[in-house]
Amino acid sequence: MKRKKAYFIDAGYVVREGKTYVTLLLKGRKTVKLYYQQDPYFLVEGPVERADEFLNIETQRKNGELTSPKDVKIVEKQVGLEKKRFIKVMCRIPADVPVIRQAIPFPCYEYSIPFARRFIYDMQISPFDIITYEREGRFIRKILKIQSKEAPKLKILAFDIETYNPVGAPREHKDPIIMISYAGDKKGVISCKKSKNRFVETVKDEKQMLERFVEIVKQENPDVLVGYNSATFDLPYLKARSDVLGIKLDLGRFRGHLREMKKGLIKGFEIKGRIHFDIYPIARLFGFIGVIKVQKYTLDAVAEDVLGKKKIDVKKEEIWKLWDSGDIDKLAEYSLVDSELTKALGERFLPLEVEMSSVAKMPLFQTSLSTSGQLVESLLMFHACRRKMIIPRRPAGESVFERINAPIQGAFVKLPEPGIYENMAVLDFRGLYPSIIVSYNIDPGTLVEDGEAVHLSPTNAKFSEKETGLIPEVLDYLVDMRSKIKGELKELDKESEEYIRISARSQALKILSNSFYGYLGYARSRWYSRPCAESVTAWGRKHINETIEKAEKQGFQVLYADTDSVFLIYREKNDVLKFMNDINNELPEKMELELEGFYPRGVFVSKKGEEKGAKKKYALLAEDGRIKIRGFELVRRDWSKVAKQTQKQVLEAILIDGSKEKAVKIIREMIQEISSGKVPLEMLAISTQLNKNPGSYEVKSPELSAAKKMIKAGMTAEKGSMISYVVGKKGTTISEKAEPIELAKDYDPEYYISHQILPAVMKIMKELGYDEYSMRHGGKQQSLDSFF
DNA sequence: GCCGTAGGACTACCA
DNA sequence: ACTGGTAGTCCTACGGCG
Repeated sequence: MKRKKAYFIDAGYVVREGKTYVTLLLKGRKTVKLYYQQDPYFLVEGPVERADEFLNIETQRKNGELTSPKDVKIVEKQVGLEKKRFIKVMCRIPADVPVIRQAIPFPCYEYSIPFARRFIYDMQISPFDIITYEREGRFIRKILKIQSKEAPKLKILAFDIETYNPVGAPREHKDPIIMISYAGDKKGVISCKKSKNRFVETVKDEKQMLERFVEIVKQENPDVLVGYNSATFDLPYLKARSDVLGIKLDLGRFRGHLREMKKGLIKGFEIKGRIHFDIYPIARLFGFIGVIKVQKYTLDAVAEDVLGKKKIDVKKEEIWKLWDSGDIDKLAEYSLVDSELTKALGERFLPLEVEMSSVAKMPLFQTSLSTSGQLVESLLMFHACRRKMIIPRRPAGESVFERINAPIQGAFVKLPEPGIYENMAVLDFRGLYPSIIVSYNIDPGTLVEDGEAVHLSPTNAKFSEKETGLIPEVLDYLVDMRSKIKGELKELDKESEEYIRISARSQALKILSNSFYGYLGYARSRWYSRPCAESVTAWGRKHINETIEKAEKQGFQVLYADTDSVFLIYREKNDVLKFMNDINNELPEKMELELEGFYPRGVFVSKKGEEKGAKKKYALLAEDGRIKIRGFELVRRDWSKVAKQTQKQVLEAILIDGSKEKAVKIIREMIQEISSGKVPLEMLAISTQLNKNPGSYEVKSPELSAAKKMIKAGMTAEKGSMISYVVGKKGTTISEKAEPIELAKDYDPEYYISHQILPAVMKIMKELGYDEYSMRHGGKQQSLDSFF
């Protein structure tokens, strides 16, 4: 028997002659697919001594065939703090698990774990580990050794298709694909029209174009096929056209097949033997967790934000015109740039996804379609398996509903006193919630009714100290690993591959660690625990409030606090450092208060129409001259550029120049400019996302009305669309006046002055003693002592 | 029927 | 389809007034 070594890339399974085999995609000198026989199973909490009787159970598969358990075993598993014996029911094929389980009148566990992932958890392998195995033909007889090493270099090929559709959206059965571009080691465009561009390869017809594309994929033989929105557009379209033209779209390795699938709410398109990597859902997740910040999730917007590069400007409606004109040079270039941008985004996001996959123990393709909650869940399942703990079941529908309807109390936010301040220090708790979970051993399994040596939470929940809980243990490991890695990072050249990989790992660890608290309080979580989640936030509130009290006792003025941060006014920087030290000496070992920064100047504003300060809204001038802005309209995408730009300039005038006169001048000039009617419409557009389909709204709104106008004009506006509209002159209500930017002809100056510019700047100018009238009409400053 | 406003729907932000 | 806390806009329903 041959002994071999290779990177473990992906797992799937096949059923052959009634037996189940895990398929392993392995990357060594060559990339191979090998088989490993393993039976699916689930666990039963029932009469262990009569386990053999389970073998007599006979039940029907979906197709009517009869089946029964293949074998039963007795296994010991931990439940909470005790050990219990379970019956392990071995099945013949994965599809038997749900049917046999339903025939068993006892509580069952671990019956809804995808088989390939079950293999990863049982073998304790991470994606991209190196395994040593004994091979006999196409079969793995034994897996001998598992080593974690850096992930292998994965080869990428990006692609993009263009379709011919003179009306509306392309129709698969009718509208042909006119171009396919790709970018890997080689790049190019395949088309059936001629172009002067060297990179365009001309073929006879659409059928040849598809065949040529398949050929190129085979030649390049990428590990990862990258597209943008390719799971819901390019690949299904390619598949449909192939069917129409009667050819096989053989994009996979080893006669791999294609399959549309769904993971949660996210659609995927599986290419067996390769990893299909759709940038779109990944960009959505990264937007959600704050890795990137974009206005909308188009290739153009994401590429600009992430790479600082834009697409070639060709509108979707123009594609068929360019094609018909016969001169396809520009179109080919456009298509190629799309593939190149997609490739660059793939290269940018792949390292992070690879690390997330390896940390969370979830194959890369599935990782790319996962939410952070699913990744945390996978990681916990892996370690529960290692610790021989029973994996909790997913909650039933009713309990999900109950959980959603009983939210837990969250963080504390201190009300700021509006004003302009100098010499501020911001301190924050590093990884507050993770450090609380670790310090107090918060876990559903360590929760006890009473007993000695317990951590008593402010909500009176008790957590045993006897054994480290699953969640605190895993979290501590992640946090520890991250701090080690951060040390290594300092030694490395920022341009090196090593640095990119390790910083991706650090980021993956951070994302995962920060998701644990949310996961504890997530209604669909397997490890949901109300007392645990409540205790985390309660301890958080306790720590931040105690910090505020102690700061005040030491004579600091505490301006503001939110969740894990405090804003102080100081006289000497040393006082702050000393205070921080004092606090840290009293904190549990894993918790730490850090200096976020010193800020020479900062501004807090009041809530609209009230004297009270506004929370989550402030601007700080850092020592290096940069301005840190939170919550203001200028960081929101649903305000017009004019308003945001004016507000930004006003804040800069006040914080950097310390000149309110300059601020006044900026505002007056902008009001003038708007009144003149000369402001370009794109400066006035307000962008809002539709989170529902246009038909399902209860109330009218400007964005909805604009969306309806778009639909009427033949454009698409649906759930998820970003609607950009300008408030025009025609109509009475704002909704009536709202025109989609694509159709807008004019704008209403009065609206922009009193609904955009003034609300955005008045909350700041009010702190300087100006009122709205004086801003509009050039009156004098009102009372109040001058600040500067 | 008009006016002003409280409250709800909705979005996007902070941590 | 990870959590809760928060500001703010626009619309709508409602009550007071005449």
